Amino acid sequence: MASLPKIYDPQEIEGKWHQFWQNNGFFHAEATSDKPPYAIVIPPPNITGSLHIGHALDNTLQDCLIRWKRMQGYNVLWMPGTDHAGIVTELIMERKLAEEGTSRNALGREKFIERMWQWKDESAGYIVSQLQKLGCSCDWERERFTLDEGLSEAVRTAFVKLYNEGLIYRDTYMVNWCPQCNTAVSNLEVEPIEIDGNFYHIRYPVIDSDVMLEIATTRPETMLGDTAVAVHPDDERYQHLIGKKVLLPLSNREIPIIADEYVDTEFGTGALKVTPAHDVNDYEIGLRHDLEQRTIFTQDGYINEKAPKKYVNLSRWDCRKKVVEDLENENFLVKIVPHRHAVGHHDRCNTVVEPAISLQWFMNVRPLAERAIEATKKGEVTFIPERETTRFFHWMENIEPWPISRQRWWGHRLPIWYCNACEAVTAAMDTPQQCECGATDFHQDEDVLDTWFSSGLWPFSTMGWPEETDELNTFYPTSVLVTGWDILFFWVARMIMLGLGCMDEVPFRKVYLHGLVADEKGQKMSKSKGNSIDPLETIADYGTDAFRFALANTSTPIPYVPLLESQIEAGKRFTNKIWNAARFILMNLEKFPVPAENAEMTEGQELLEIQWIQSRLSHTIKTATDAIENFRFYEMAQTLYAFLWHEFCDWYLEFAKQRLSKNEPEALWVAADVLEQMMRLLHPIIPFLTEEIWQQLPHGGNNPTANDNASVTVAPWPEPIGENPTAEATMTNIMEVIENIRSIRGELNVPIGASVEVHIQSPNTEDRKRLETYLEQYLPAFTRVSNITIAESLPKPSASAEAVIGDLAIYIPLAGVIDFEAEKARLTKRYDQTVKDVAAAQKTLENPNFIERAPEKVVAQKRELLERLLVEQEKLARSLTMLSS
RNA sequence: GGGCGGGUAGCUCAGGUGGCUAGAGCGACAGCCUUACAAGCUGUAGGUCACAGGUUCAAGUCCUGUCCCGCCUACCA
Repeated sequence: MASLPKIYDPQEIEGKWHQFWQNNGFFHAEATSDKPPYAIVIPPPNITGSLHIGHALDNTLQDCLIRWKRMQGYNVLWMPGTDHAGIVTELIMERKLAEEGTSRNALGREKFIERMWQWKDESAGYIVSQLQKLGCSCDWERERFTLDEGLSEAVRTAFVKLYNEGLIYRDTYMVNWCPQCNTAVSNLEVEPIEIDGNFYHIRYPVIDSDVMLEIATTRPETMLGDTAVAVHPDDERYQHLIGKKVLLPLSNREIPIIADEYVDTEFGTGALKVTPAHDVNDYEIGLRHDLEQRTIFTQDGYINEKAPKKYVNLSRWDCRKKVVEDLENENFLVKIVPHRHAVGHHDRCNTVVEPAISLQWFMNVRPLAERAIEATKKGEVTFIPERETTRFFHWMENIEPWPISRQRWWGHRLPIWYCNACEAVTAAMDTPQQCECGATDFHQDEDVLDTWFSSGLWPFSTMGWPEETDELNTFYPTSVLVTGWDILFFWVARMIMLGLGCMDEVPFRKVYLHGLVADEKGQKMSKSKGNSIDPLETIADYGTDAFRFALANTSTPIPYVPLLESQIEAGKRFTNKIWNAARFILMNLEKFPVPAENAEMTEGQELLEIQWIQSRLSHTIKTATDAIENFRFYEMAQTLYAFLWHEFCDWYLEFAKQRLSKNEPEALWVAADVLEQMMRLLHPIIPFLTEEIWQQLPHGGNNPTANDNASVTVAPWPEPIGENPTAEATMTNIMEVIENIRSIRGELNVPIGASVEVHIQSPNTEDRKRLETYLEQYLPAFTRVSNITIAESLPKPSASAEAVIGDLAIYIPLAGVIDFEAEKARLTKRYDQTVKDVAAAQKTLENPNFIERAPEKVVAQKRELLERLLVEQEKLARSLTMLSS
């Protein structure tokens, strides 16, 4: 220990502790226990490579809660795992395959899945090691994966159950289709992006008339699939045309003019081309009027043979160009008007999605959504921040059927079998033996489930459901879910619904939705934007602890939390500060070891600085605990930071030094005790360094149980022992005096080496007594003084600087050193400020209503303030007059 | 179109139920290698709390309106 380096090197320290914790089983949760349970399931990271900044924040906050509760004596479970993540992971693999010169289709389903599992093994291992590097105290023995055997059984069980309850069904309906991924996707996976497009005004000639009906569209190519033109039934402009037909340009098909209330007479030309196969609204209109659904696109977004020959095999975009060109040539195009509008893109591959009619599996989520709303209203789940509840309700109240089948390979195959003989549909855990028709041959549905289906079961599938396990009994519903607000609908809402559907109970009691990490401009950090901070690089540069501190310290409850490099630096400086405070204490403890018995320590309890620091610590414990209890991580971090740095280091350790110079070790021993408690308080945020220091500090003292604990990880969470307002008030006075003396020295440039005399005039006997007792003890620790005089009344020495604190005056004779102009300026500034403050206080007190209606306490405080200010004002005025003469 | 969040020091942000003279970190300026820490210490400067009204004895905090910024949501072709 003798040679602790001056600069804290996180790389030296952080590496060794994870293994130590792991070997001692501190993170392991008991399936049955007398302790109260506390459980969090990790939002399983996608196996798509490395951890990003969002994971770092999310998991840091979870680890803070978990470590805190563990120290509080709970039976803590943090369930870890990863998510197969369906399409995203497939896309990554497809990119790899392309680099290798092959493709998904070339490999075939079986080989492709094999490659995916290889990838999973690498990626999941890498992610776990990164989480461990971040200090995450998950119960790693329980690690799960959404596609592993147990979870797959849970998925099949849930599916079959919901199918049997009639909530899962197959239907032909209009869905969002991704021509790139060749699959249906849900509304949530479609991201509307504003683009600059055009309004194409096109003339449709009305048959048996010389009238041209003008329509406007943003997607002219879809006119190849038009099967009607619609106008509003009350639109006088078009009344006479309803029931007639138009000749569809380019296709030369006759299509009817129909009347439908959906049409907005104000918008465009008031006439709407109807393409039931390629637009959601047109689809609805088509159903109402029994129109043909003319699909003109292939699944990958090319024109099929339902369109006129010349367009077949063109891409969507080429077709649009060609159609516009032809319309212009044939004089059907009226005009092109620029028009900005939102176009849906697949959030995974960024391709423009195509509304398409398709046979898919759906889940009717409405009944479960209603239960979820009810449960939330009853307080079975609460959202933090509260505003998220509104968003949740709004989504739930307007929820639509969830298309759950994906025409992909990587995922849970639907547990649906079709009879080869009669096509009867069976939902079952395994291949059925025999169909009702007597046949015994079946084929399983080719599709896989939306990846969110399996993650929706995560809180109970990871605990062994559908078996009735001890884990479920002990930990379900879990205590809290921590995740970003951006996946409230994708994931949180579905977990609540599926939890109610499968377990008859919500999956968690609280949902803490934190902000998304952003850069200094408030832009969300993302790899694609290139504004992202890489957690691993950051950890390498600053250390995990510093990084975690910065994350906790910036995590305010706003939607986008900016994380600045400078804040991570601040974190690093803080860890260094802690390191050095510990160094100081440990070095001195070698000279003055803490006595085995506490008896000798009681003697020191009389010391004001000890009473003060213990009171402040007590206050800090209370504030920090309250903060984390309410998910105010930033407040917890800031409270601990401010106390440790600005009270403990800046003041208390200076007091302790002073005592040590007189061979009085009590204050040091208390410093060691305070630091030990601080290590416990900081441990949830700063796990590694606090363990390192805690191991070296004596932790028997006032914490008798700690001797049995081998780690701060399982040391008890500190309890406040009570505050001492008298000691705090006295100390505040002393500090004020010291600060004023420092201020004079600083502003008048008195060299640090120069000793000064301090004359203090104080009319109050009590104050004088206190100052006499403490000032001589403390002052030398903070500034160089040659002599301190304290008296009821004192003449102001000529050529002296002055400070005023209420009725107390401090004079520092500076003959030969003082710059009278500078002193005058200094006092004038203070005087001006005091005059302002006096005026404000007077104004309030002169209002009779204030005296009458404000609480007595507030009035008394104001009076006291004014009194003090008036005294200060008078003193300053007198001194200024003297200076001027 | 609806809804939500934000506008406080040069920058990034705190300021639960209205009440101490509006705070922190970073940055700026000045001075210090004071025997834990120069990744440090000390001091200083810097804010009509977006704007306009209102409620109140009292408003950064509550209400109304306005202006910006951001986000979520919606089928306007």
